[in-house]
Amino acid sequence: MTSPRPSLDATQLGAYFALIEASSLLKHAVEQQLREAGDLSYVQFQLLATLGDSPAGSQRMTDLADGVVYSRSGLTYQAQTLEKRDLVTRTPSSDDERSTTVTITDEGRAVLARVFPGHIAVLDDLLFAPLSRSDVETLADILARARDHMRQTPPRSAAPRRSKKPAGTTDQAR
Amino acid sequence: MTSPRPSLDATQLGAYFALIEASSLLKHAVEQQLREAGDLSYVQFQLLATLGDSPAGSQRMTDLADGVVYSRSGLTYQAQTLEKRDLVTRTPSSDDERSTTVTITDEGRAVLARVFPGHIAVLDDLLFAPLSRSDVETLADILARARDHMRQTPPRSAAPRRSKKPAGTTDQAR
DNA sequence: TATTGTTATACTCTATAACTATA
DNA sequence: TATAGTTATAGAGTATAACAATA
Repeated sequence: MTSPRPSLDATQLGAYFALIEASSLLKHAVEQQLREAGDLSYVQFQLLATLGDSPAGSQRMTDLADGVVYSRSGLTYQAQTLEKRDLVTRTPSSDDERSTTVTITDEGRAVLARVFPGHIAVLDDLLFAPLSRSDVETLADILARARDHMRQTPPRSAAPRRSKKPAGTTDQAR
Repeated sequence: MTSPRPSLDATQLGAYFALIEASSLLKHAVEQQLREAGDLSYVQFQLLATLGDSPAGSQRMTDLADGVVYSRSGLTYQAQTLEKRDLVTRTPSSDDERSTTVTITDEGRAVLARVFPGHIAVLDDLLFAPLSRSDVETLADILARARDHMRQTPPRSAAPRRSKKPAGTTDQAR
Protein backbone atom coordinates (compact mmCIF):
# COMPACT_ATOMS: atom_id res chain seq x y z
CA MET A 1 0.00 0.00 0.00
CA THR A 2 3.01 2.19 0.30
CA SER A 3 5.14 1.15 -2.64
CA PRO A 4 4.77 -1.48 -5.31
CA ARG A 5 8.30 -2.82 -5.11
CA PRO A 6 9.27 -1.95 -1.59
CA SER A 7 12.90 -1.37 -0.85
CA LEU A 8 15.12 1.06 0.94
CA ASP A 9 18.09 2.85 -0.52
CA ALA A 10 21.47 2.77 1.15
CA THR A 11 20.96 6.06 2.97
CA GLN A 12 17.65 4.98 4.42
CA LEU A 13 19.07 1.68 5.51
CA GLY A 14 21.96 3.49 7.13
CA ALA A 15 19.67 5.85 8.99
CA TYR A 16 17.47 3.01 10.18
CA PHE A 17 20.30 0.83 11.41
CA ALA A 18 22.11 3.74 13.00
CA LEU A 19 18.96 4.74 14.83
CA ILE A 20 18.28 1.26 16.15
CA GLU A 21 21.86 0.53 17.07
CA ALA A 22 22.68 3.88 18.64
CA SER A 23 19.54 3.93 20.75
CA SER A 24 20.06 0.33 21.72
CA LEU A 25 23.65 0.86 22.82
CA LEU A 26 22.74 4.03 24.67
CA LYS A 27 19.80 2.50 26.43
CA HIS A 28 21.89 -0.47 27.44
CA ALA A 29 24.52 1.73 29.01
CA VAL A 30 21.98 3.91 30.72
CA GLU A 31 20.12 0.93 32.11
CA GLN A 32 23.27 -0.41 33.60
CA GLN A 33 24.03 2.89 35.25
CA LEU A 34 20.51 3.25 36.61
CA ARG A 35 20.62 -0.27 37.97
CA GLU A 36 23.91 0.26 39.71
CA ALA A 37 23.28 3.72 41.04
CA GLY A 38 19.68 3.37 42.09
CA ASP A 39 18.47 -0.16 41.36
CA LEU A 40 16.05 1.22 38.81
CA SER A 41 14.99 -0.15 35.47
CA TYR A 42 14.65 2.33 32.65
CA VAL A 43 10.88 2.30 32.85
CA GLN A 44 10.95 2.89 36.57
CA PHE A 45 13.30 5.80 36.04
CA GLN A 46 11.01 7.23 33.38
CA LEU A 47 8.05 6.97 35.71
CA LEU A 48 9.85 8.63 38.60
CA ALA A 49 11.25 11.35 36.36
CA THR A 50 7.83 12.02 34.89
CA LEU A 51 6.32 12.32 38.33
CA GLY A 52 9.19 14.49 39.50
CA ASP A 53 8.47 16.93 36.70
CA SER A 54 4.75 17.00 37.35
CA PRO A 55 3.04 19.87 39.21
CA ALA A 56 2.44 18.19 42.54
CA GLY A 57 4.63 15.21 41.84
CA SER A 58 1.41 13.46 40.90
CA GLN A 59 -0.24 11.89 37.88
CA ARG A 60 -3.20 9.68 37.24
CA MET A 61 -2.39 6.13 36.19
CA THR A 62 -3.89 6.64 32.77
CA ASP A 63 -1.92 9.80 32.09
CA LEU A 64 1.25 8.09 33.22
CA ALA A 65 0.58 5.22 30.88
CA ASP A 66 0.14 7.57 27.95
CA GLY A 67 3.66 8.87 28.36
CA VAL A 68 5.29 5.51 28.76
CA VAL A 69 3.48 3.40 26.16
CA TYR A 70 2.50 0.61 28.50
CA SER A 71 -0.40 -1.68 28.91
CA ARG A 72 -2.40 -0.80 31.99
CA SER A 73 -1.45 -3.98 33.73
CA GLY A 74 2.19 -3.30 33.05
CA LEU A 75 1.91 0.08 34.64
CA THR A 76 0.11 -1.38 37.64
CA TYR A 77 2.97 -3.82 38.03
CA GLN A 78 5.60 -1.09 37.97
CA ALA A 79 3.61 1.17 40.26
CA GLN A 80 3.32 -1.66 42.76
CA THR A 81 7.03 -2.27 42.59
CA LEU A 82 7.82 1.39 43.19
CA GLU A 83 5.27 1.59 45.98
CA LYS A 84 6.84 -1.35 47.79
CA ARG A 85 10.07 0.59 47.87
CA ASP A 86 8.23 3.68 49.09
CA LEU A 87 9.31 5.65 46.04
CA VAL A 88 5.70 6.49 45.16
CA THR A 89 2.32 6.39 46.85
CA ARG A 90 -0.98 5.44 45.30
CA THR A 91 -4.23 6.98 46.48
CA PRO A 92 -7.72 7.05 45.03
CA SER A 93 -8.46 10.34 43.29
CA SER A 94 -10.87 12.65 45.07
CA ASP A 95 -12.75 13.88 42.01
CA ASP A 96 -13.01 10.61 40.14
CA GLU A 97 -13.24 7.64 42.46
CA ARG A 98 -12.27 5.29 39.67
CA SER A 99 -8.85 6.71 39.11
CA THR A 100 -5.68 6.35 41.12
CA THR A 101 -3.27 9.18 41.76
CA VAL A 102 0.39 8.24 41.85
CA THR A 103 2.70 10.57 43.75
CA ILE A 104 6.46 10.56 44.07
CA THR A 105 7.73 10.50 47.66
CA ASP A 106 10.70 12.31 49.17
CA GLU A 107 12.55 9.04 49.01
CA GLY A 108 11.63 8.77 45.36
CA ARG A 109 13.08 12.19 44.74
CA ALA A 110 16.17 11.22 46.66
CA VAL A 111 16.73 8.22 44.43
CA LEU A 112 16.25 10.41 41.37
CA ALA A 113 18.83 12.85 42.71
CA ARG A 114 21.24 10.05 43.44
CA VAL A 115 20.90 8.70 39.94
CA PHE A 116 20.93 11.88 37.88
CA PRO A 117 24.64 12.78 37.87
CA GLY A 118 25.71 9.41 36.58
CA HIS A 119 22.87 9.40 34.10
CA ILE A 120 24.01 12.67 32.63
CA ALA A 121 27.61 11.54 32.65
CA VAL A 122 26.69 8.54 30.52
CA LEU A 123 24.86 10.75 28.06
CA ASP A 124 27.77 13.15 27.86
CA ASP A 125 30.34 10.42 27.37
CA LEU A 126 28.38 8.23 25.01
CA LEU A 127 25.96 10.36 23.05
CA PHE A 128 27.15 13.96 23.11
CA ALA A 129 30.91 13.53 23.13
CA PRO A 130 31.26 12.80 19.41
CA LEU A 131 28.69 15.40 18.33
CA SER A 132 28.97 19.11 17.76
CA ARG A 133 26.53 21.57 19.19
CA SER A 134 24.85 21.92 15.81
CA ASP A 135 24.73 18.16 15.41
CA VAL A 136 22.75 17.94 18.60
CA GLU A 137 20.39 20.67 17.48
CA THR A 138 19.84 19.01 14.13
CA LEU A 139 19.36 15.63 15.71
CA ALA A 140 16.81 17.00 18.14
CA ASP A 141 14.91 18.67 15.35
CA ILE A 142 14.76 15.71 13.01
CA LEU A 143 13.97 13.11 15.63
CA ALA A 144 11.34 15.29 17.24
CA ARG A 145 9.56 15.51 13.92
CA ALA A 146 9.79 11.77 13.45
CA ARG A 147 8.53 11.14 16.95
CA ASP A 148 5.61 13.52 16.64
CA HIS A 149 4.62 11.92 13.38
CA MET A 150 4.72 8.45 14.91
CA ARG A 151 2.62 9.60 17.82
CA GLN A 152 0.01 10.93 15.45
CA THR A 153 0.05 7.92 13.21
CA PRO A 154 -2.06 5.15 14.65
CA PRO A 155 -0.35 1.79 14.23
CA ARG A 156 -2.96 0.79 11.73
CA SER A 157 -2.63 -2.57 10.06
CA ALA A 158 0.67 -1.56 8.61
CA ALA A 159 0.97 -4.22 5.98
CA PRO A 160 -1.72 -6.84 5.77
CA ARG A 161 0.11 -8.16 2.74
CA ARG A 162 -0.23 -11.93 2.86
CA SER A 163 0.29 -12.03 6.61
CA LYS A 164 -0.72 -15.68 6.60
CA LYS A 165 -1.36 -15.86 10.30
CA PRO A 166 -2.96 -18.86 12.02
CA ALA A 167 -6.40 -17.40 11.35
CA GLY A 168 -7.05 -16.91 15.01
CA THR A 169 -4.86 -13.94 15.66
CA THR A 170 -6.46 -10.58 16.13
CA ASP A 171 -5.21 -7.62 14.21
CA GLN A 172 -5.79 -5.14 16.95
CA ALA A 173 -3.56 -2.12 17.10
CA ARG A 174 -1.65 -1.88 20.35
CA MET B 1 33.83 13.21 36.80
CA THR B 2 32.66 14.63 33.57
CA SER B 3 31.31 17.88 34.82
CA PRO B 4 31.21 19.44 38.28
CA ARG B 5 27.57 20.44 38.20
CA PRO B 6 26.20 18.02 35.69
CA SER B 7 23.21 19.11 33.73
CA LEU B 8 21.94 19.10 30.19
CA ASP B 9 20.70 22.10 28.28
CA ALA B 10 17.31 22.14 26.62
CA THR B 11 18.65 21.10 23.24
CA GLN B 12 20.52 18.13 24.62
CA LEU B 13 17.50 17.04 26.60
CA GLY B 14 15.39 17.36 23.50
CA ALA B 15 17.77 15.28 21.45
CA TYR B 16 18.00 12.61 24.13
CA PHE B 17 14.25 12.30 24.63
CA ALA B 18 13.53 12.41 20.93
CA LEU B 19 16.06 9.65 20.32
CA ILE B 20 14.68 7.39 23.01
CA GLU B 21 11.05 8.03 22.18
CA ALA B 22 11.37 7.81 18.42
CA SER B 23 13.37 4.60 18.53
CA SER B 24 11.03 3.15 21.09
CA LEU B 25 7.91 3.91 19.08
CA LEU B 26 9.49 2.65 15.90
CA LYS B 27 10.75 -0.55 17.44
CA HIS B 28 7.37 -1.18 18.97
CA ALA B 29 5.63 -0.85 15.62
CA VAL B 30 8.21 -2.96 13.87
CA GLU B 31 8.01 -5.69 16.48
CA GLN B 32 4.29 -5.87 16.07
CA GLN B 33 4.59 -6.17 12.32
CA LEU B 34 7.28 -8.85 12.56
CA ARG B 35 5.21 -10.80 15.03
CA GLU B 36 2.12 -10.69 12.88
CA ALA B 37 3.75 -11.32 9.55
CA GLY B 38 6.29 -13.94 10.57
CA ASP B 39 5.97 -14.65 14.28
CA LEU B 40 9.43 -13.23 14.82
CA SER B 41 10.78 -11.13 17.65
CA TYR B 42 13.06 -8.28 16.72
CA VAL B 43 16.15 -10.16 17.81
CA GLN B 44 15.15 -13.19 15.82
CA PHE B 45 14.64 -11.01 12.78
CA GLN B 46 18.04 -9.42 13.31
CA LEU B 47 19.67 -12.82 13.52
CA LEU B 48 17.97 -14.10 10.39
CA ALA B 49 18.72 -10.91 8.51
CA THR B 50 22.36 -11.04 9.57
CA LEU B 51 22.66 -14.62 8.41
CA GLY B 52 20.83 -13.80 5.20
CA ASP B 53 23.41 -11.16 4.42
CA SER B 54 26.36 -13.39 5.24
CA PRO B 55 28.47 -15.09 2.55
CA ALA B 56 27.16 -18.63 2.89
CA GLY B 57 24.24 -17.72 5.05
CA SER B 58 26.44 -18.79 7.92
CA GLN B 59 28.10 -17.30 10.97
CA ARG B 60 29.81 -18.60 14.05
CA MET B 61 27.88 -18.18 17.27
CA THR B 62 30.46 -15.80 18.65
CA ASP B 63 30.44 -13.59 15.60
CA LEU B 64 26.67 -13.50 15.64
CA ALA B 65 26.69 -12.46 19.27
CA ASP B 66 29.03 -9.57 18.52
CA GLY B 67 26.53 -8.03 16.18
CA VAL B 68 23.55 -8.46 18.43
CA VAL B 69 24.98 -7.56 21.84
CA TYR B 70 23.83 -10.69 23.60
CA SER B 71 25.08 -12.85 26.34
CA ARG B 72 26.13 -16.20 24.96
CA SER B 73 23.34 -18.00 26.71
CA GLY B 74 20.83 -15.58 25.27
CA LEU B 75 22.09 -16.31 21.80
CA THR B 76 21.97 -20.04 22.42
CA TYR B 77 18.37 -19.65 23.48
CA GLN B 78 17.42 -17.76 20.35
CA ALA B 79 19.37 -20.11 18.10
CA GLN B 80 17.55 -23.07 19.63
CA THR B 81 14.23 -21.36 19.11
CA LEU B 82 15.01 -20.67 15.47
CA GLU B 83 16.32 -24.19 14.97
CA LYS B 84 13.12 -25.70 16.32
CA ARG B 85 11.25 -23.86 13.61
CA ASP B 86 13.77 -25.03 11.01
CA LEU B 87 14.72 -21.46 10.18
CA VAL B 88 18.40 -22.14 10.92
CA THR B 89 20.64 -25.15 11.38
CA ARG B 90 23.48 -25.54 13.83
CA THR B 91 26.49 -27.65 13.02
CA PRO B 92 29.90 -27.99 14.63
CA SER B 93 32.55 -26.09 12.71
CA SER B 94 34.99 -28.20 10.77
CA ASP B 95 38.12 -26.16 11.48
CA ASP B 96 37.51 -25.45 15.14
CA GLU B 97 35.58 -28.22 16.84
CA ARG B 98 34.61 -25.93 19.68
CA SER B 99 32.59 -23.54 17.64
CA THR B 100 29.15 -23.87 16.14
CA THR B 101 28.19 -22.65 12.71
CA VAL B 102 24.68 -21.29 12.36
CA THR B 103 23.17 -21.34 8.89
CA ILE B 104 19.92 -19.93 7.62
CA THR B 105 17.68 -22.45 5.84
CA ASP B 106 15.53 -21.97 2.78
CA GLU B 107 12.57 -21.75 5.09
CA GLY B 108 14.39 -19.08 7.07
CA ARG B 109 14.89 -17.10 3.90
CA ALA B 110 11.26 -17.59 3.03
CA VAL B 111 10.17 -16.12 6.34
CA LEU B 112 12.51 -13.20 5.79
CA ALA B 113 11.01 -12.62 2.38
CA ARG B 114 7.52 -12.83 3.77
CA VAL B 115 8.31 -10.27 6.44
CA PHE B 116 10.34 -7.74 4.48
CA PRO B 117 7.64 -5.87 2.55
CA GLY B 118 5.66 -5.04 5.65
CA HIS B 119 8.82 -4.20 7.51
CA ILE B 120 9.78 -1.65 4.91
CA ALA B 121 6.24 -0.32 4.77
CA VAL B 122 6.36 0.42 8.49
CA LEU B 123 9.66 2.23 8.11
CA ASP B 124 8.34 4.26 5.20
CA ASP B 125 5.14 5.20 6.96
CA LEU B 126 6.53 5.86 10.38
CA LEU B 127 10.12 6.98 10.05
CA PHE B 128 10.70 8.29 6.56
CA ALA B 129 7.36 9.85 5.75
CA PRO B 130 7.89 13.05 7.73
CA LEU B 131 11.54 13.44 6.71
CA SER B 132 13.14 14.92 3.64
CA ARG B 133 15.84 13.18 1.71
CA SER B 134 18.46 15.42 3.25
CA ASP B 135 17.01 14.84 6.71
CA VAL B 136 17.58 11.15 6.27
CA GLU B 137 21.11 11.70 5.07
CA THR B 138 21.89 13.97 7.98
CA LEU B 139 20.30 11.60 10.45
CA ALA B 140 22.28 8.68 9.09
CA ASP B 141 25.51 10.64 9.35
CA ILE B 142 25.05 11.91 12.88
CA LEU B 143 23.73 8.69 14.34
CA ALA B 144 26.40 6.63 12.63
CA ARG B 145 29.03 8.77 14.31
CA ALA B 146 27.32 8.41 17.66
CA ARG B 147 27.00 4.66 17.23
CA ASP B 148 30.61 4.21 16.20
CA HIS B 149 31.73 6.21 19.18
CA MET B 150 29.64 4.13 21.55
CA ARG B 151 31.01 0.95 20.05
CA GLN B 152 34.54 2.15 20.65
CA THR B 153 33.86 3.43 24.13
CA PRO B 154 33.92 0.60 26.62
CA PRO B 155 31.09 0.96 29.13
CA ARG B 156 33.62 1.77 31.80
CA SER B 157 32.31 2.46 35.28
CA ALA B 158 30.42 5.40 33.97
CA ALA B 159 29.75 7.13 37.23
CA PRO B 160 30.89 5.44 40.42
CA ARG B 161 29.68 8.50 42.27
CA ARG B 162 28.23 7.20 45.55
CA SER B 163 26.80 4.15 43.84
CA LYS B 164 26.01 2.64 47.24
CA LYS B 165 25.55 -0.82 45.96
CA PRO B 166 25.16 -3.86 48.21
CA ALA B 167 28.90 -4.40 48.19
CA GLY B 168 28.53 -7.66 46.35
CA THR B 169 27.78 -6.38 42.92
CA THR B 170 30.43 -6.57 40.29
CA ASP B 171 31.17 -3.61 38.10
CA GLN B 172 31.79 -5.63 35.01
CA ALA B 173 31.20 -4.10 31.65
CA ARG B 174 28.45 -5.67 29.63
C1' DT C 1 -22.54 1.20 28.74
C1' DA C 2 -17.85 3.16 29.03
C1' DT C 3 -13.87 4.00 31.78
C1' DT C 4 -10.25 3.16 35.45
C1' DG C 5 -7.62 0.13 37.41
C1' DT C 6 -6.32 -4.55 39.42
C1' DT C 7 -5.60 -9.48 39.37
C1' DA C 8 -4.41 -13.92 37.58
C1' DT C 9 -1.76 -16.03 34.49
C1' DA C 10 1.27 -17.33 30.99
C1' DC C 11 5.09 -16.39 28.18
C1' DT C 12 9.29 -14.22 26.33
C1' DC C 13 13.54 -12.67 27.14
C1' DT C 14 17.88 -11.89 29.52
C1' DA C 15 21.55 -12.89 32.64
C1' DT C 16 24.56 -15.64 35.93
C1' DA C 17 26.94 -19.51 37.17
C1' DA C 18 28.32 -24.07 36.60
C1' DC C 19 29.73 -27.28 33.32
C1' DT C 20 31.66 -29.78 29.01
C1' DA C 21 34.74 -30.03 25.39
C1' DT C 22 38.21 -28.49 22.39
C1' DA C 23 42.58 -25.47 21.48
C1' DT D 1 44.84 -22.14 30.86
C1' DA D 2 41.72 -19.95 27.60
C1' DT D 3 37.96 -20.20 24.47
C1' DA D 4 33.24 -21.85 22.49
C1' DG D 5 29.08 -23.12 23.62
C1' DT D 6 25.29 -25.28 26.45
C1' DT D 7 22.47 -26.02 30.45
C1' DA D 8 20.01 -24.96 34.55
C1' DT D 9 17.80 -21.65 36.71
C1' DA D 10 15.96 -17.58 38.31
C1' DG D 11 14.05 -13.03 37.72
C1' DA D 12 12.19 -9.03 35.28
C1' DG D 13 9.00 -7.44 32.22
C1' DT D 14 5.00 -7.59 29.22
C1' DA D 15 0.52 -8.74 27.54
C1' DT D 16 -4.29 -10.79 27.60
C1' DA D 17 -8.43 -11.69 29.61
C1' DA D 18 -11.53 -11.60 33.30
C1' DC D 19 -13.06 -8.84 36.84
C1' DA D 20 -14.74 -4.98 40.17
C1' DA D 21 -16.03 -0.41 40.86
C1' DT D 22 -17.26 4.06 39.54
C1' DA D 23 -19.12 7.51 35.95
